Amino acid sequence: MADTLANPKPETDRRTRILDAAEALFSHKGYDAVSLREIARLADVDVALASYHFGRKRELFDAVFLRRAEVLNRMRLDALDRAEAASAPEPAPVEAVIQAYLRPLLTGDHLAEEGWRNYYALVAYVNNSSDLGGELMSQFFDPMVERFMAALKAALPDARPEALYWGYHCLSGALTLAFAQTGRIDRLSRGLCRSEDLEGAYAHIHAFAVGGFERACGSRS
Amino acid sequence: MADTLANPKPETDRRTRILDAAEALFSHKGYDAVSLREIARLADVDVALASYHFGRKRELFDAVFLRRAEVLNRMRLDALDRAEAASAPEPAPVEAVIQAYLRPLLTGDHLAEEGWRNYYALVAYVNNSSDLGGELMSQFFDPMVERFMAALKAALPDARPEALYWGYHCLSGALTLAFAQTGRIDRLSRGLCRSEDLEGAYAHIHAFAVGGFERACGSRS
DNA sequence: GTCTATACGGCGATAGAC
DNA sequence: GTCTATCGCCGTATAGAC
Repeated sequence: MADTLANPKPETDRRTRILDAAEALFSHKGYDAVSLREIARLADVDVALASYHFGRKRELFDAVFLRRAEVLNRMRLDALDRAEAASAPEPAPVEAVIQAYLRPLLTGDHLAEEGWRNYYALVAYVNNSSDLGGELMSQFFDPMVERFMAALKAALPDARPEALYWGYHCLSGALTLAFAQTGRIDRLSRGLCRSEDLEGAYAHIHAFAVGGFERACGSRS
Repeated sequence: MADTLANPKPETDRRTRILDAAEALFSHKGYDAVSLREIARLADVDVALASYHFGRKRELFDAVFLRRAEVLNRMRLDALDRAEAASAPEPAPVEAVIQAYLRPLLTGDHLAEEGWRNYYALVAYVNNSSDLGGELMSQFFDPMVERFMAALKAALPDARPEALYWGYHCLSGALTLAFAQTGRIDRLSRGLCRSEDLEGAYAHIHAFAVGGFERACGSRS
C-alpha cells in the first residue's frame, strides 16, 4: 500500500510515541493522575492527536494495556507448549507449569528495557484495582490463563477445583506485587532484597508457588 | 473532661463522616480520581471543612489509611502473642504464625461492615501502587511485620533470610489481591469461587502460604 | 475551636474550526 | 491531521459567622 518505506526510520510513528508516553506515565502515576495533555507533551504532539488516534482517554489506556499483553501471552504459551512437549505423554509437572508462567516474564533481555518495566508496574496497578482489575485482566489475560489452569489440573489431578483457582490467585498476587517494584522489600529487608531485581525474585516466587500448589492442591507426589 | 456525654449519640462527628466518605471513595476509585469536593458532598459538609481538619488532600488520605491500620496491627499482634504463648517454650510453628497474620483479617464480624471492606480495597490499591506502595505500607505496617518476620525465622531456622523476605512478599501479594475483590476469580472459575468470600478464601491462602514457606524456606519438619 | 461562603489560579477534556 | 477555544472542575486560601 504505502511507499513510505523510502524513509529509513519512519520517524518513530507519532501514534507509537503517544503509546510509549502514555505507558510511561500511566505506569508511574496510575490512570487518573495522568492527563492527556501531559501525555501529549511527553510525546511531543498536540493534545488532540491522542484523541484522534485512540478516542477517549480510557480507550487509549486499553490500547496501552493490550499492546504488550499480546506479547506476554505468546511468550507464556510458547513456554507452556515446550514444557508439555518435554514431558509428553505425561502431563507437565507443576514445577514446569509454574516455570512456564513466570520465567518468560521475570528473566530475559527485555527486563533491561524501560518500556517493559513500566508495563509491569501498570499490570500491578490494574490487577489490584477494585474497579479495573476484574474486567481488564480477564479480558486480556484469561484465555491464556485458562490454558495454564488446565495444565495445573493435569499436574495436580487430586486437587479440588476451588483450590486450583485460589492457588492461581495467590500466584498472580505474588507476581504482580513484584511487578510493582515498590521498594518495600528493600526497606523491610534492609537492603538484602531489592525489588528491582526481578531475575533474583524469580527463584523465590517459583519455589513459593510450587510449594503452595503442592500443599493447597493435594499433590501426592 | 467533657460532659458531652449527655447526648447519647453525639451525632456522628463531622470529622468522622469525612473520614468515612473519603475511605469509601478512595477505596473504590483510587486517590486521584476522587476530589475533595466529592468527599465533602458525600459527607454532607462544606468543602473547606476537610482541609480544616486534615490539611492537604494527601494528608487526608494518610489519615484514612492510618485509622484502621492501627486496629489491624493490634489484631494481628495479639493473635501472634497467643500463638507464641500456646507453643512456648518452642517457637510457634509456621502454620500458626501465618494463621495469626491472616485469620484476624479474613474472618470475623467486621467483614460484614462496609467500612472494613472499603478499607481492604484501599490497602490493595496502596500495596501495588508503584509510587505510594513502598512508603505507605512500610510506614504503617512494617513494625508489625517485623515481629512476624522474627516469628517466621524462629519457625524456619534453616531458611536463608532472603527467602523469608520474598516469602513474606508472596504472602502479602496474595492477601492484598484478595482484598481488592476484583471479581476476576469469579469469572475465571465461572462462579465456583467468589472474590467477596474472604472467609472462604482464608483456608486456601493459608494452605498456599504454609506450603510456600515450607518449600522456599527449607523447613525440615 | 468549628464551620461556611466564596474566590482564585490552573489545568484537563472535548468539540468544532481550519 | 492539526490546532484553538471553551467550559467546568480541581485543590487550596482566606475572611468571617457562629
